[in-house]
Amino acid sequence: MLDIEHHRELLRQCSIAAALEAVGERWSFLILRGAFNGLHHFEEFQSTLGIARNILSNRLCRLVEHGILERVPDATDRRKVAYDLTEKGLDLLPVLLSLRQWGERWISGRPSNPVLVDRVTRQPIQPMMVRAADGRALGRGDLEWVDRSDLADDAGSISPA
Amino acid sequence: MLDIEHHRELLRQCSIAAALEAVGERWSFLILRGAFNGLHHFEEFQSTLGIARNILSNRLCRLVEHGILERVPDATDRRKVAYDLTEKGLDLLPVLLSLRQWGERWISGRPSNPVLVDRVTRQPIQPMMVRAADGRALGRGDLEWVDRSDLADDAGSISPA
DNA sequence: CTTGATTGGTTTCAATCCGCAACCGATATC
DNA sequence: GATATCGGTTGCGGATTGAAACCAATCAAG
Repeated sequence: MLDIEHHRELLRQCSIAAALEAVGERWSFLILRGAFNGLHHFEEFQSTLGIARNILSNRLCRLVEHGILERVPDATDRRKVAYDLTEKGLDLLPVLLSLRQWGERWISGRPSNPVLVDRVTRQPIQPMMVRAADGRALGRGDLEWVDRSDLADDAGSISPA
Repeated sequence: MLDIEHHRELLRQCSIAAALEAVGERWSFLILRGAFNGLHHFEEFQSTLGIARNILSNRLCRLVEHGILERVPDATDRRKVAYDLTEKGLDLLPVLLSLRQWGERWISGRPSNPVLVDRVTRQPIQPMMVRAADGRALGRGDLEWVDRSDLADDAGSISPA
């Protein structure tokens, strides 16, 4: 019992584990996908995703607790509740897009719908990719894991926020 | 804006669900994170992640079935089996990095270790971000979902892929 | 005001999944 | 030959999930 909690505490030190603690459950990503595509209400999520109502209820609560969704009662119809993405939730977009593009490339084999476009040019966005500080796209052979303490902190290098 | 009736159909075509079918289970991402950080053997995954042996066995099998990991018997020691990332698995790096960066920013609040650097400059990589076709970084207000059929195929559109 | 529909849940119960510990077969090492 | 290592499997109890029924509050119609 204590071991489980203790272990979860240790895992929290890894950012991926910490992130998964918030959004790693079975339906969470799909709920977020729905939210990014304009769903707001319980019934919308339930009918479009086909998720069991109790699970949906539980997941929405958890996403709200984690500050990823915000529960907004409707002022004009007090039966209705809107679930809106917060800043924290909206910032998951790169995760969702990376996952989606991977699925397109390696599983479904075709582009998904709808498409995310640059509002100005109406052109689809680029595939998500790893880039060097100067903006060059980096392939697999260009990358290396190093310990933080071994970082070559050149003059003027400031760690990102 | 897209209407709700449309969403129902569109959400089914999204490949996020397909991707989650392969990597959406509880430990899959953490196993992959281990693999990206140089783990190869059953015992390594088990001891560093603290995952139950039967679950680890099951997840490794599933990742192999999905072509994300490859099971490679060791030629010099026939007890050992290496689990190596395939091309398909390696291509999940943007997903892992996006998730990690989100966790750093919104949960753990501090940079993780180790750090992925450009092998040449030894500088850490950029945060993953959404970019326009011409390379501009796009913020939230610059983006819009559109139906594939409504894509602005500029004049001179040559049979799109 | 009464009736019925809508919204957002909760309850109940069976099936599944997970974590833990113990065990096991095939090797390698001493 | 004895022992350790590696990569699993098995059995068990508790947690999680899914399907369906039920429910309270609110709104809309008559």
